[in-house]
Amino acid sequence: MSDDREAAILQVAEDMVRQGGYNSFSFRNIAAAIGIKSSSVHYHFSTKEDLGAAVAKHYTDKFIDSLGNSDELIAAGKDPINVYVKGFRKALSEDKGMCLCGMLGAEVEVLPERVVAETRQFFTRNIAWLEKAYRGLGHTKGAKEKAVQAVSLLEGAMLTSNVMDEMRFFDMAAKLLTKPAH
Amino acid sequence: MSDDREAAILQVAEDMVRQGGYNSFSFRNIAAAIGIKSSSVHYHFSTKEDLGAAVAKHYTDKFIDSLGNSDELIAAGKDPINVYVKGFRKALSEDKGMCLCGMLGAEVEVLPERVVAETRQFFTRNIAWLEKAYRGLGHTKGAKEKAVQAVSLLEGAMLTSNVMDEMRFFDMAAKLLTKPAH
DNA sequence: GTCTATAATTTGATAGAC
DNA sequence: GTCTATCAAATTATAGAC
Repeated sequence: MSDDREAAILQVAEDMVRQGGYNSFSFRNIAAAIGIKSSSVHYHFSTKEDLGAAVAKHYTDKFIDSLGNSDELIAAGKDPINVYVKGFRKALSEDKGMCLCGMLGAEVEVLPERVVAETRQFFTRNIAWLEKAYRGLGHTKGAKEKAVQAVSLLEGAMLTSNVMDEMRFFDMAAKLLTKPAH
Repeated sequence: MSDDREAAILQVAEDMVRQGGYNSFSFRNIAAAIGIKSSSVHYHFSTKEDLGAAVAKHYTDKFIDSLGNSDELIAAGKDPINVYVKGFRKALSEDKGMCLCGMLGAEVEVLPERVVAETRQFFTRNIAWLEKAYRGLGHTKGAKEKAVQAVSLLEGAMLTSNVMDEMRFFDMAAKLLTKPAH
């Protein structure tokens, strides 16, 4: 039952962080949500830093995996940038709340060391995925710059949409990526 | 000494929220930072919700004021969009930390009612300023959409730059606004 | 693996003296 | 306006029984 428990803990913690940030989840609240006691949560993740870092890593792995391989996407006739935008949109609409690492990224100055490291990994790996995708599309020139623009725009689009509580703000913002000004 | 004190409290609270969010400032920490006791802070702002809302409103007023009038900027031969980008860049470089309302915006789901309302006002007023600026520049067509794109991109650029702890990420992202793809 | 019990700290807020 | 003193609640974390 250990693996299931840890998965449940990670899931509940993710939801809580995405709604209110690192200080918004507690061992007691997580325990209550899955029907155990806080000391049992400590058995699986000994400190809050451990749990926070695990949540961030799990979220990043899951998100990057869901994108797939950009070369294969291109070979299949799909635009990887559209796939990437849909990945963010799905995170905003299906699950509720911010991007987990967008949330943690804002709070970076008060987070424990290893949580910061994992949060940074999300951005590093996303930029790498996008850079490869842009190169695959023939944008050999400013691929890194385009990648930083894309992840920044979509994180900001989630933020604006989260504040205003209307998905259409996300869609309005995302158009800058799919239909650039001319 | 009342007005000075309230200004000092607002300033310290702003710094703390911008580093770690709403749960990252406390009456005791603010009091200690300016050399008084927490009960004295309660004298000026009776509840945390009061103080949080006041901080958000003060920040928004200050930021919008600093932009000036977009029509006058255009008349003076200045590009209001560049002025807007510089406003965000200054907030990131001079003061350290995130945009206050970008931070609060991420946490909106766990914030008290009136803090949410003030945070939303920041976005509403920023989008209105940008929309007017784009119209003034002759973009009568999708001015609202362009406004949402601009504020989203720059909030996201601050976020990415904050996580990676390097200003150049902000500059890379901001180029999407000033030098759009073609 | 999960529990009870508890320690040590921090939190928002209030009462009342000066 | 600021202070001391205090409260009730919540927090991370640990010890030890089962």
